[in-house]
Amino acid sequence: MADLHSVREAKRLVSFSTAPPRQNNGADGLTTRLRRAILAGQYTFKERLPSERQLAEHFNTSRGTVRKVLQRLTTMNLVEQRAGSGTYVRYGEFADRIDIADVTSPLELIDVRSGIELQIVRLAVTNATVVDIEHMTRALDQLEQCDHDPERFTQADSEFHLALAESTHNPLLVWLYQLLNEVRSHAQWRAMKDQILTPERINRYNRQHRRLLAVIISRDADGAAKTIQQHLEQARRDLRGVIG
Amino acid sequence: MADLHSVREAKRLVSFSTAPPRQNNGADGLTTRLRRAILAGQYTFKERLPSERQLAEHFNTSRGTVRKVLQRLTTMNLVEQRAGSGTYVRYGEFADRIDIADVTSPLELIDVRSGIELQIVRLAVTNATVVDIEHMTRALDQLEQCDHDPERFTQADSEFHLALAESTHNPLLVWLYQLLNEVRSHAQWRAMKDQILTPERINRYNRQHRRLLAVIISRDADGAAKTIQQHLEQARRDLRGVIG
DNA sequence: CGAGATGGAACCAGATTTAGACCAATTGCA
DNA sequence: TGCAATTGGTCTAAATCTGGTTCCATCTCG
Repeated sequence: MADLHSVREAKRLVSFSTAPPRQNNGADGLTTRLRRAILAGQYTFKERLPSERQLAEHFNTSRGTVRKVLQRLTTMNLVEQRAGSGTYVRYGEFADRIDIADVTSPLELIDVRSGIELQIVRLAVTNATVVDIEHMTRALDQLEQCDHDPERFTQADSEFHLALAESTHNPLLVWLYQLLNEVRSHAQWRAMKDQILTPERINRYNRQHRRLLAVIISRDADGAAKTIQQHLEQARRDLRGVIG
Repeated sequence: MADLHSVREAKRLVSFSTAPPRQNNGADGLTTRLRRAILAGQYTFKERLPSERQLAEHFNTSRGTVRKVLQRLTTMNLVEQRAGSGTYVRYGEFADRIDIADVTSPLELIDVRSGIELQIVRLAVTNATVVDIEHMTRALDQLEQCDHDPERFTQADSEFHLALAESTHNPLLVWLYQLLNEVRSHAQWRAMKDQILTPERINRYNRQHRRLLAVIISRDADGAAKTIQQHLEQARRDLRGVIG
């Protein structure tokens, strides 16, 4: 608490001292501004933004600079340029994490998880440290203690899988997995959860989890891959059974 | 991690500020002020701060003093100066949770791509329609026409892989791939691109692309998986060659 | 007084921006 | 259909801006 206080204090001191000027022009600044505008949805999907010459005049800069900025946005896949036609926003089809959940079916999610999690266990086998394994073990212990409550099981399950992802020591992979988790926990799926997670299925999942941890500890790459594939295949079957 | 750092830093700053009154105009005082501003996140990671002449005018001091201050900040690794370009903030890479690109190494990205793209080609083999294949073929044709310009190659390459992702008809997978693309095209990597993408390597990549498309057309799942793995393994080797 | 810090100016080399011109593709209108 | 305007694509030369460096006068303080 004292630390929090200090931080706030320090920030207050800074804001009191004469604020150094901030720079917003130039290609860098303009890139940031346009990027933010697009990401914020100020220009919607497939909308044509003003011509390069108009943008140049509006931002009080030259067309060359605008072109440089648009090229960067193009390589970021945020924007698409068509000669003789214009510059079109390419981002925002699934602008929001929430939106993507709406257009994604549970089966499609499993398809994606298959790819990600297979890679996760592969890397976990080679990269997991003793501390990581302790971490996973603890999560798994907790997971096995809630074999009757779907809500808690879901929570503990994502906890375990997150520990698994973290054991790869690849921040990007962890980040992606968290994104997927957000999609997974979207409202659309809540209802389905109770149908799928019968005590019997929870027990089977837990057996698979325990086996997965074992093969990771024994550094058995092929076994780990096989186990996670079986696990997801099981989930896929269960899902199909519920959907019909 | 950023928080720990900031807290400790802030504590130190605060305890300093309660020390005997110090001057705010000299190089020492200015160093402290700018340092605080950067540590407090008033300038974000990789942001360009005002030119030495502007800073001098704003702080009502001389350029020489500003230069001395910036040199200190440089040796503190808070700031980086590029002749002819500007002074850029080097601190705070962990401050922005969104910019995962800043904490991800190219090799880690390849690890993640391996998982995603392997799944992409698997699904592409089973789900790609004739229209999708036409789409990919067109992208590949364009890709092979820019075997000398790294900038254009990168652009066309992500175009091809995007067409590949879209052929899975899995919106979540496409969305994830676009996220990865954004990371890939982040500023940090632009410099590396020119080193890696020699004409020879571009040609080799294109041969692999062509082969990948062929096995997808022939619906050869195992061949497709093998091809994309080789492709990414090649990229990994090339990257290692440049880094190490 | 003297040493060190500061201010101010000039110049350099390289990076970036600017301001054009012209081309090719696309679009809209007559 | 065909013309004309508009758009992005490309290129170039000049201007501007940036940090890197040097020199010297001035100021501060022991």
